Amino acid sequence: MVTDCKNYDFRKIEPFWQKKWLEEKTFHAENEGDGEKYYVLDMFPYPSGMGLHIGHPEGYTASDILARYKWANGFNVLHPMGWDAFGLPAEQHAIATGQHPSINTENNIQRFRKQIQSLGFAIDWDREIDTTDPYYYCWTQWIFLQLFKNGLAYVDDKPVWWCSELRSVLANEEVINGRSERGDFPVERKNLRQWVLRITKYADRLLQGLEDIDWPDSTKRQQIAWIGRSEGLELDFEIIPNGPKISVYTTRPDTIFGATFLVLAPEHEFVERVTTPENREKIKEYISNAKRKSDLERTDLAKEKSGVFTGRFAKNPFNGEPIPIWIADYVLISYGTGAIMAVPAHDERDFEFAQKFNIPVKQVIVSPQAQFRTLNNQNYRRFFNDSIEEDGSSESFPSEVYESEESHILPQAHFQTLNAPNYGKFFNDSIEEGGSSEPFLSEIYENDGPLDRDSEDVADSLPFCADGLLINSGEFNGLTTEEAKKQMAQRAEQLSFGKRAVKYKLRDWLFSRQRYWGEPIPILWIERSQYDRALAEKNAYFYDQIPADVVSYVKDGVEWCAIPIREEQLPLNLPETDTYLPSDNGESPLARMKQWLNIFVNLSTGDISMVPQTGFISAIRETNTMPQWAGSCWYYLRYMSPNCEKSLVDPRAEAYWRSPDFYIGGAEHAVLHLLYARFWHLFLYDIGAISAAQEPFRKLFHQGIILGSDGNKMSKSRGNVVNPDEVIQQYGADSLRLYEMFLGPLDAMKPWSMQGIEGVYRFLRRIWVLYVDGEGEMEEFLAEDDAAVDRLLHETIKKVTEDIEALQFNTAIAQMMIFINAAQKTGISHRTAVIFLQLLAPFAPHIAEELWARLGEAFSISKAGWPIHDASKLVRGQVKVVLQVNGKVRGEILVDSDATQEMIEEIAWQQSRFMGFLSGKRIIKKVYVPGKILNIVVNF
RNA sequence: GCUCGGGUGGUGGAAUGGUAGACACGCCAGACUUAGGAUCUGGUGCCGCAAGGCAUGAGGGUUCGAGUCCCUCCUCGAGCACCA
Repeated sequence: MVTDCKNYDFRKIEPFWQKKWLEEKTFHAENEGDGEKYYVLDMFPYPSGMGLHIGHPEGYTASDILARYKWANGFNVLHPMGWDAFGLPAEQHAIATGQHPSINTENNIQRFRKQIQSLGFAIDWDREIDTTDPYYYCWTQWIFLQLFKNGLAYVDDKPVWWCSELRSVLANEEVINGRSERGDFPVERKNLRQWVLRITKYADRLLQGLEDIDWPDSTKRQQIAWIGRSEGLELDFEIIPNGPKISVYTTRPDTIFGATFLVLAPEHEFVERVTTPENREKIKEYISNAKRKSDLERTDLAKEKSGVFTGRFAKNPFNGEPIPIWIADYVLISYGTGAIMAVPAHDERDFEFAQKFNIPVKQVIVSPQAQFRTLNNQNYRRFFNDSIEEDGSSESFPSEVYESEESHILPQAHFQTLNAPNYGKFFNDSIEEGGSSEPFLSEIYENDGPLDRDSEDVADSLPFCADGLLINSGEFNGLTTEEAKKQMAQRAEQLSFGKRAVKYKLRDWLFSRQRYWGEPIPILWIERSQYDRALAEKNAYFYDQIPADVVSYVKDGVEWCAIPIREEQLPLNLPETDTYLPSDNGESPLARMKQWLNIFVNLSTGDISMVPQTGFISAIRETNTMPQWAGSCWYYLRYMSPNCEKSLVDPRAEAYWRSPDFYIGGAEHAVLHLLYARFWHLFLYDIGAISAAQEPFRKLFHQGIILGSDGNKMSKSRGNVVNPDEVIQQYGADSLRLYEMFLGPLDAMKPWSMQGIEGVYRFLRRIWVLYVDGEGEMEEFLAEDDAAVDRLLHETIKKVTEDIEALQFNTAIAQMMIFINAAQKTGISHRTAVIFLQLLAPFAPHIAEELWARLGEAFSISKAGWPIHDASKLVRGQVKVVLQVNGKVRGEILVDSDATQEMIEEIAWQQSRFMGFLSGKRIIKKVYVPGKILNIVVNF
């Protein structure tokens, strides 16, 4: 059954097949199967009121091509779609209209579903999920309870980012340069009680896990930077005389002999104690100034350092030297120990500070290249000979730094560019066994003057922050940075004035939001005395559901303790209300709903009552909700068994699908979603909720952004927004899909062009005309293909297959265009017509399915197998060999593909034009690249 | 400032160290047409009548041969930004 179109009427063809795929559940995946499984995942969309953006189909088409390609290859493919539907816009709509956000959300989902379906994706719609569906967020809440139970969710009263515009707190990751990621509103620091997830406990595993997953480098780098692991030393500096010890953290203990002052953050606990009476006033003022500055100002004013001297000194544990203690706000209380040893010679910030306050700068590290940098041709050889021992070894250049694998170029070029890790290699490579140095021609070794290694010429410019060799560092002199770090750590630990330490930039994840439209946190608060009593009597229903350390906070002199809602009571539904606006004091709208808020709980059963009852005590509900990231942290698991009622994922389904084989989505989620989801996945793995894989996304890809035709980001205000519905109406879904893939490399930023889409539309129409005549009847196909077309077909099979595997869809489409251009001229056989459609189907499934059916083939082309190229058909009888003289093209000849170099030369000598370039010249060399190039090198 | 990733015709973009510009858009010419913003055919990097020369951000280097490898600089984009 096909449509009745005579021409390429995509408006009929596309809905026809979309309906059929839906009705027949063509792309339904079973949780078992004969074929190998393949799980293709798109980052699910937030169903905004704006409808589908033209950028959405880019990633979705890419994943759809893969899905259909894998179906054709006999895989059991899971390609699902769902909705990340909690979020701010729906809530703001609710605030504005007074209408429950679920209504608006549902409308948006309907629209998105319809739009996505109109693109003909091979999606299993039976597995559609919605994060705002209580049957879904039930399990989001369940995961939270497990985090709570395992001590990974706790409340904290530390300063958090507060955005008064959004009336909500934000996670560190959601704050960019002192403004909210969403909406770009200003944020400020505020002390609020908040739920926090202990993601820092997973810092090391989140780092290690990156090593063997196939992700874009930039995304890996971003996560590595965000986790910010550093190894260093915590060192004790004793306050003189006999004061307490200030612990500082440093990653550069090798520079400690250059420490000329010590800095405490203004919030450091020792500030009071170290300040001498005459400095007290000054310090007080400085601290209150620092406090007034927002974090934004503190970082914004980074150019100009500020600080005050405390009047006191501390003793350098390595050399006993007294160094002044300063207070300065360029040191952050939130990292390390909140105190640093400052080494101005080897740290830019310390240098800047020292310059401003006239503190001595003492160089203790020299760069080996400092000497190279200034050596001229006459001197460098001398320098070498002076440095190299008789046995060829080189004292100043320890072999440890001989690491990289570069080959050498010109000696001089090397000097300009060698960095510390490479210079040793250069030496070792250059020096012969006898101590001589071949690459350094003796002609340039002329100057007999003494080599002045101490002259100012060779000095490093300060601050010098790279690795190097130690000077002015007592017994550590001459060591490399690397070796010195080791030895100094050992020394510090032996004499117990320091210890090795690992620090992270990653902070715990601020997990609560003061919003209505989010998952309620399934926690109750009861008074400490009740909590303790229930535990002592061992009848608490939550006995084995709470962390080892009580989670509590104190308000108005009462300590409240967190207990979980019984798992069987999940989902904890959002209570109905008609006021969605958060209060401006940092409380969620839920806090206003007194009836819902104040309840009674039976501590032995976990039962909840709205009214007082015997055996029930009063409790308060947690009123914060979860951030939008919560639902997207585990949705890929829910797709595996979307209706499972017993657990978040059916263990059998999870064991079968394991984790997505391919994940595609925007690069804007590089740290947020992708870090949070990895954290939850590791946790779920640890508690045995899942078992198949420790990393959720083994292969990740970011599609690029599609810009407006003016090269700018699409935006309403610029008026360069392209509406996918209109494009589909005008050119069809196949054209849209094809065009977005043809635009350029998948990961590149590309400007949209309405003229460009005409090209792929013509391509599809030419295909139609090749198959169908003006009456809607199939064309008469050739009995046999032209040999060249046959070869081209096999080249096309090969190219399209390889390009799909490599995600190079633009060149795959170009190859299909080449094929059609040729086929149009000669005509094709029925067999070839069938094969070409199979190649086309993942890209333009509607027209392919239609023509497939018209050829009399069985539904559906997407399951009809994938053609394999015949290598023997690719062999050409004759090949073109390009003739070059000194690398310039001077002709070409057609020869048998098995021709030898001699035979080719013989033919070449007969080419008059070519010979013209050779006459009167002496042939120095002949370079023959088999079947491609004959290059004759001549002299004049 | 630091770290990455780019820079190729009028445009989007192709090119395992081996004929730079595939494919497409646009443009030019022609055909069919009452008509063409439909379709088809041919042409199209720049200079030059041609022979030929010049061309992948600029400059240098390695190589028989460089868009591709190395160095310096310019420039655009992304990320990070007092994390000691």
